Amino acid sequence: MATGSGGGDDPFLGYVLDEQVGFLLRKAYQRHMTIFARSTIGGLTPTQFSTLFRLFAEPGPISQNALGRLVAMDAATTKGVISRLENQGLLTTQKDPNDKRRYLLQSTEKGRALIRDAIPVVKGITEATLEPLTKAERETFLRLLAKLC
Amino acid sequence: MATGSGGGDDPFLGYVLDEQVGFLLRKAYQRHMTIFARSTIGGLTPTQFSTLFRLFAEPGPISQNALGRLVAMDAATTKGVISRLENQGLLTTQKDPNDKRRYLLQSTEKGRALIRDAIPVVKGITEATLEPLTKAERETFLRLLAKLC
DNA sequence: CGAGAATTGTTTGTGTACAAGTGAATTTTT
DNA sequence: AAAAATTCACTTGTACACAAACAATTCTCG
Repeated sequence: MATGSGGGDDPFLGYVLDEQVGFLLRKAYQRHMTIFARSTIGGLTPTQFSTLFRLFAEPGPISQNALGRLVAMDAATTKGVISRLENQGLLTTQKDPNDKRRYLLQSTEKGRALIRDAIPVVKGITEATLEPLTKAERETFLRLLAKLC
Repeated sequence: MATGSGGGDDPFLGYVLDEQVGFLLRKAYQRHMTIFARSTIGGLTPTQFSTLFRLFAEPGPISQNALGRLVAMDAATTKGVISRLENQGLLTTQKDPNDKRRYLLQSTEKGRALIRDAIPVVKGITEATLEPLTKAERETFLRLLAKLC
């Protein structure tokens, strides 16, 4: 006698795509990016905002690759992100006199002003992303999520 | 009396990048992709695997866009993923006689064999991704994560 | 000091991901 | 049945993300 829609053994071997971490992480991040894109912070993407914020938070100048690592980007990705931020006049690059391989990055006043204005907006984005969870659930979720990084 | 490293008001207005959902989701998914890439399932990416698995799980033929929606991809992304799977001989496309706009997709025996072989591997990938969490934490995390999709 | 190792920034190529627009075909509405 | 709206597949352009390779520079260690 056939079982359910297939018959015999479970052809999917108990694998349910919609319950897999990877699939859910991808969908959750997609949803977050959609929320982010709706809010337009001077047209910045999540990655661009994170990068500019990290630079903003740095006490002094920092090299390109070093900044990229602080935002979890590889060197190739960093190159593109920095170029786009520089083209928008949000940061400046200058040769490091002490290490001729390096470019030192610094946020411009325009960049810093954008970050300051953006803080309340990105707080709202975080709130909107976590909206389906209760306050207690949010704490739990963020604590566990941080363990998976 | 100065507070912390700066003095006076908090210049970051209480915004800590490493505690934001978006930033953590991005990093967690990056980590998952790294684990996935290490395991090589016939060279498939997470998205390609999800797409082929969904097609595998479909009872009959399905159109390209419809399959894409089941995997949370837009039409443009779907086009590229399907092309690559087709080039590898993992699925076939044929014109729908009843709707001349549509291409009907079907997994090939090669595609189905790949999925069957891959199931234990992707189960290991899920396990490795969730490894930092206890069994109870995993259930909680997946339940909350699903709410954010 | 000098050879090998490591780091910095860059480029190229591949693979998602989305926006915006196209033309063909189908469905819905009137 | 004709008009309007929708759907399907596709294309172009932009933006991450990683692998792999490269030259220039700096560091390390014998």
